Amino acid sequence: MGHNNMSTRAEQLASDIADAILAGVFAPGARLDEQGLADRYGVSRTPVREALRLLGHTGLVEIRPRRGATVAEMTAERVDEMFVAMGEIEATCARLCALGMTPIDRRRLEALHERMGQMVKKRNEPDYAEANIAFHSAIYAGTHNSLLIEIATSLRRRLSPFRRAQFRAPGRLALSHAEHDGVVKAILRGDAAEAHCAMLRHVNLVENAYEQVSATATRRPRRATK
Amino acid sequence: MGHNNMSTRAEQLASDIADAILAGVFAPGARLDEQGLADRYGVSRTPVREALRLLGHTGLVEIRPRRGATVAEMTAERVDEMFVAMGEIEATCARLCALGMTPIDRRRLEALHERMGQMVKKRNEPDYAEANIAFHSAIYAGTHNSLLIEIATSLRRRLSPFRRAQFRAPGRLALSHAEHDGVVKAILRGDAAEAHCAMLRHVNLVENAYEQVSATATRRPRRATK
DNA sequence: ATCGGCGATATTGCATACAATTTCCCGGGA
DNA sequence: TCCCGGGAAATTGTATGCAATATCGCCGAT
Repeated sequence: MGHNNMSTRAEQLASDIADAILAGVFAPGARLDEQGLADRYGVSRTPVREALRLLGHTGLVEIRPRRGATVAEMTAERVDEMFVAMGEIEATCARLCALGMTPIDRRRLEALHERMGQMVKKRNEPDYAEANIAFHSAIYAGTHNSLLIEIATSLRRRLSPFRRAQFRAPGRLALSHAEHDGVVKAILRGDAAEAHCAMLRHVNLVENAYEQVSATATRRPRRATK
Repeated sequence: MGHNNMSTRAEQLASDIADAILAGVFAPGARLDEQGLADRYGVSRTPVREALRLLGHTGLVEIRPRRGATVAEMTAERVDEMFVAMGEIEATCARLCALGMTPIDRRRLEALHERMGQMVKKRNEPDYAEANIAFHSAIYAGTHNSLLIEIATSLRRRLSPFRRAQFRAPGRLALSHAEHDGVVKAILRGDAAEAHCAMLRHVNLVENAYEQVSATATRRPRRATK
């Protein structure tokens, strides 16, 4: 998943263990005992401990003092909550973009949006998926608020396992771009309220299109957020 | 600062070191070497390391791999960013309260707000300050979103050192309550947009009333957010 | 005099050993 | 049968020792 430095063994381990969890090697709720992981990865307990703490902060594992670490159980309710929070954060970012994006920011966002339009015409799903990440990152960056950028980026990573197959359905590509269009237009014209609203609609639709990976309970429809 | 369990030495240390930093024992930018802290607090390097990682996640110290830990330098810009983020998060919480608070939640919020009105009449600043925390916590809880609750609570803790002397000025108590009134009324009537807006105004005023503790550069006025 | 390489020193990262706490199992009693 | 207490085993928390890397100062060259 390599966006990390991997400079220390603990970080490598954290990444490896995270991959293993997402790959289903360690089931949700499973106990992660330090010695076992140390043996498995051929290191001592010390870096394993650090890795587990790191993962504890990302929410992937739950750590209770003196009672060990377990793979965090992602209930449907919990995933719901994360999507709601993500939506609100992204909407907030869009709002701040409308209020404070520099002219350069705006031109870049517009150019990216334009390019994504071409991809839609060519039905180029892989490139669009990649550009989509860049698009949302640009919205985060447009806030010029490193804390919000950090929160949004981290949340996005945490939710990535639940975002499979977004653009596979036939009309999804064009629909996504149309929603983006509403967001971009509102931002460019400095309409904070509409930017917020448009982004919220966008991410809620994304959410409704997701399918859960873990075999937990089926989801019920959520209330509309106005 | 005791909201922690203090069950392990690392947690105690994290709390102690945090207090020391906030008390100015360790100046911003100062190096925090593990052995030195271990000697100082009479423990070994291991729990010190864990404590430093914990503090790294709260933002109080900066950790660079193989290059040690230093007390995070809180520039005026950084504090600004944190207040902006806090404002947006709280406004979002208020919005979600307006949309999804249960009748019980609403009654409790109203009752608390009412009690705070009494405190204003009696000029009871200490109780009001305490109730104010409960008020904002109630807004977080009203989202019924544990992730947002966690984010908001953690941010509030991080900002607490920069929130000294909020209610000392003569009119502040009544003013705060009046702003709360706008928020509460909007929430109770289910007006999401107005709840968002009112809360944003409220926290922005709080921000403008803060005085920075660390002796960094003087602040400039920030742009209006609408 | 300044800059750049090189070696000593200090500090972090990792491994191992020990202590403290929890967990689990088993036996006894109601 | 179920509940409860006690003790052994397992696991986490802490201390210490060793290895790897960064930092700092010295010396020589330009």
